[in-house]
Amino acid sequence: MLSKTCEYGIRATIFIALQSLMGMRTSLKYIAEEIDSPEAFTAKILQKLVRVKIIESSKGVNGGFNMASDRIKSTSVLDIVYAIDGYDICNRCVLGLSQCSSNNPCSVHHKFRPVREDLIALMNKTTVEEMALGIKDKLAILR
Amino acid sequence: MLSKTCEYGIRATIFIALQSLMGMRTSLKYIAEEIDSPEAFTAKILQKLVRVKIIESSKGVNGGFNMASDRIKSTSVLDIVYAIDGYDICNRCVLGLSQCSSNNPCSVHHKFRPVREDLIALMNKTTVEEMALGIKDKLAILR
DNA sequence: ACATATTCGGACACAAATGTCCTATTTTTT
DNA sequence: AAAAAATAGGACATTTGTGTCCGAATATGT
Repeated sequence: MLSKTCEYGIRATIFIALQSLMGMRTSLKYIAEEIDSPEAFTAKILQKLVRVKIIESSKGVNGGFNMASDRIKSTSVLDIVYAIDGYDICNRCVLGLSQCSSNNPCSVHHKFRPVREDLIALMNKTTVEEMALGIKDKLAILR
Repeated sequence: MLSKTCEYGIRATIFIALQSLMGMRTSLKYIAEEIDSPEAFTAKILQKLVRVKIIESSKGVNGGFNMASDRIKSTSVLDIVYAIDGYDICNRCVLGLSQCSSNNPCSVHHKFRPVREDLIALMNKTTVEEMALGIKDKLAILR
């Protein structure tokens, strides 16, 4: 459903949020270990999330990544997906027809629209906070 | 949502079904033109669909592809997707967690299950016949 | 000031998906 | 029998997604 890049991005964000909730800043190295992702690749993904200000970074000794508490509350899965994969995911025709749209729908357009919309809505209302709190007890589950 | 390979496969199948409903067998060349897909690549995809007997092929002069009417009625989008991309699509965790399952769900597992199941159900009950009849008037829409 | 620890960012490397080419095989027509 | 028209299938090529490496920039502690 989502690209690996997105999956890493979401998992990393959840982990950073968890650490931030405990008042801690987290290094890339630690993040990659905990979410079981390739370190350098994860770095690229986190850069993107920093640019759109979903997370914050600081360089140097004791640097790392953290997430402001208002961002933890307000950021949705969809925000992360958009930041990483772009906005196109949702607009693609099921049959890959270039002409297909609401005006000029393919033969299954209307049937698939509700499912698609449900998915978008779900991603839009699922926040980082919710995901983080959902696993607060058992930290080691992000891998 | 679906791979390009699947999209080509579905569109080709719909076109073959349309032709078969009119009692005609269709050549690869014509199919690729009509659905706007790369010819040689489409050939590979059709081979897969022939192997699982969704469509039939015959070689030689006046050869080509056709679809039996019972297949047109009984084949679903899901059948085509399974034949081309395999059975794994549906079982992957949204967060890409290797451990995630019904027994040991991730923090969003239960939230996303209904949407996922709706999508599978929808693909399962959408038949080739339905898709073909949906565009019977305006043939040139499969591109 | 210097050494160290960290992110940033460009260039490169590998893998998987997508696409192409060429020959073999089969069937029909002449 | 030979030529032509079509699919079958292996090998190769290109593009995109995923992943690595290394030096630059920046912040902290000594």
